[in-house]
Amino acid sequence: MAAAEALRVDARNNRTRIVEAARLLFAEEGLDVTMTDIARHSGVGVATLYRRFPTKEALVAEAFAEQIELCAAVVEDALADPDPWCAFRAVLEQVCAMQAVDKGFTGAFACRFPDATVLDGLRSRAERGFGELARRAKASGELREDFTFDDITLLLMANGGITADSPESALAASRRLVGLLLHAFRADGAEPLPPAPRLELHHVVRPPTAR
Amino acid sequence: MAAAEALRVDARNNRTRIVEAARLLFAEEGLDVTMTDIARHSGVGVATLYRRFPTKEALVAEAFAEQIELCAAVVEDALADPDPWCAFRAVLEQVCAMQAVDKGFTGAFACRFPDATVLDGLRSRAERGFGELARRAKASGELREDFTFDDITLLLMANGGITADSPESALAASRRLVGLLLHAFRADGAEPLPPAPRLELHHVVRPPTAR
DNA sequence: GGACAAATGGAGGATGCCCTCCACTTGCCT
DNA sequence: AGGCAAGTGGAGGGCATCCTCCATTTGTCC
Repeated sequence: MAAAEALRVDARNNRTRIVEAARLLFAEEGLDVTMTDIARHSGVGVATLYRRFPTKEALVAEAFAEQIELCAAVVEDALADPDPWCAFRAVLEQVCAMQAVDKGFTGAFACRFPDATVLDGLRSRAERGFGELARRAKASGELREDFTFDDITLLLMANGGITADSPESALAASRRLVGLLLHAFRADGAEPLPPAPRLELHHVVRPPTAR
Repeated sequence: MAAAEALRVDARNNRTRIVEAARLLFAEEGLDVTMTDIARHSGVGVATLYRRFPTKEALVAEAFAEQIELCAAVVEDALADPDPWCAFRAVLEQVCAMQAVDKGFTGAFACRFPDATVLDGLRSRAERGFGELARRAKASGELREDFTFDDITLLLMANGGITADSPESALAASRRLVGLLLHAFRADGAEPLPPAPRLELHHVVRPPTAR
C-alpha cells in the first residue's frame, strides 16, 4: 500500500516476512494474536514490527489490503456478468468464503482505518457496486422485491458468526448458510443446498476467563 | 442455582444485587465486562463478588441459569404443541430472540461450565427435545428432508454474529435472519418475512487495539 | 576496508484484567 | 448491650498486552 520504498534489502525482506506472518496468524487465530507472536513467527523482534508499522492497526490494514482489493475486484467482475442472479450470487459466495476461512477478515473489514482512506474508498466502491448488482437482480425478477442492502450486512454478520476448528469446516458451514440465505433471497424458491457441516457451538466464543 | 442458604440478610441482598447487575451488564456489554465494573454497579467491592462467586465463570453460570432454564422450558412447551411446524418455529424464534437481545447469551450458552452440571444437563435435554421437534416437523412434510441438527447450531452461530447499537435493532435484525432461514428450511417455500433492519457492519467487532 | 546511518532485538514502562489478602465493620444471638 | 463470626472494601500481586528505549549489529557507499 503505502511506502515500502528506499528500504535496505534486509529491512525489506523482514517487512515482507512480517506481513506474511501477520496474514497467516490473523487468518488462523483472528486479530487477537499478539504482536510478540507475529514477531516470533517472522523471526524478528517486536521493535522491528513497530519500526515498520507504528501501530497494530496499521499492520492489520496492510495485511488485509490485498483481500479488500480482491473483494472490490470480485464486485467489479460481477458487474461485467450479463446474468444478474449469477453475478449477485457469485459476489456473496466469494466474499463469504473469504470471510469463512480467515478469522481476521470480519474484524479487519469492519474496522474503520483512520488513515487508510484508500481501503475505505475501495470498500465504499464495492458497496455501491453491490447495490447495483442487487438492483439488476431485482429488475430481472430473480431477487425478491423486499431485499434490502442491509440484508447483505445481515448476511455478513451472520456469516461472521460462524467458527469451527478447521478452516475446511468453517468453509463448509459458511457455504451451507449462504446457500440457505440465497435460497431465501430468491423470488421463487428452489435451488439445491450445500451439505450440512458438523459444528460445535462452543467454538463460537471462548470461555470468559480463558482470555 | 446452588446454595444461597444461611446468608446474613445484608449478604443476601448484596448477592441478589450482584446477580442483577451482572445480568444487566452481561446483556448490555457482553461477557467481557470487568468484575470491577460489576462490583461498582452493584454497589459493593470486588472482594464481595469473589466471596460469593469464586470465579467469574461461576458468576456467569449463576447469571444465566434462569435463561438456560427458560430455553429448556421453551422446548418443553413446544413439545406439547400439536402443530409440528409451529413448535419448531417457535423454539427457533424464541431462543434467537433471547440471544439477540443479550450480548452475553451466546458466550454463556456455548461455554462449558466445569462444575455446573445441572445447566449442562438442561442444555442437553433441550437439545434432545429440539431434535425430536425437528423429526416431527420433517415427518409432517413441512421441514425439508435434508435439514440436520447441525443446522440449528449453524443458525445459532449466525444469529450470534448479529450486533447492533441498540437491543431493538439487534432484535429486528435477528428476526429478519430467522425469518429468512425458516423460509429456507420449509419444504415448500412461502412465508412473509420480518422487515429489514438498519445495520452497521463495524459494530460486529471492535478495532483490534481498542480492547 | 572503513565509516556511518539504517536496522535490530529484547528489556521494560504503562495499562488493564482476574483474583487475593487483611484490617475493619456489621448484623445476629443471647 | 455486647461478643463474635460473618461480611466487607480497596490495595496490590501476577499476568498479559501494546508499545518505547537504547546499546549493539549490519548493510551500503566511497
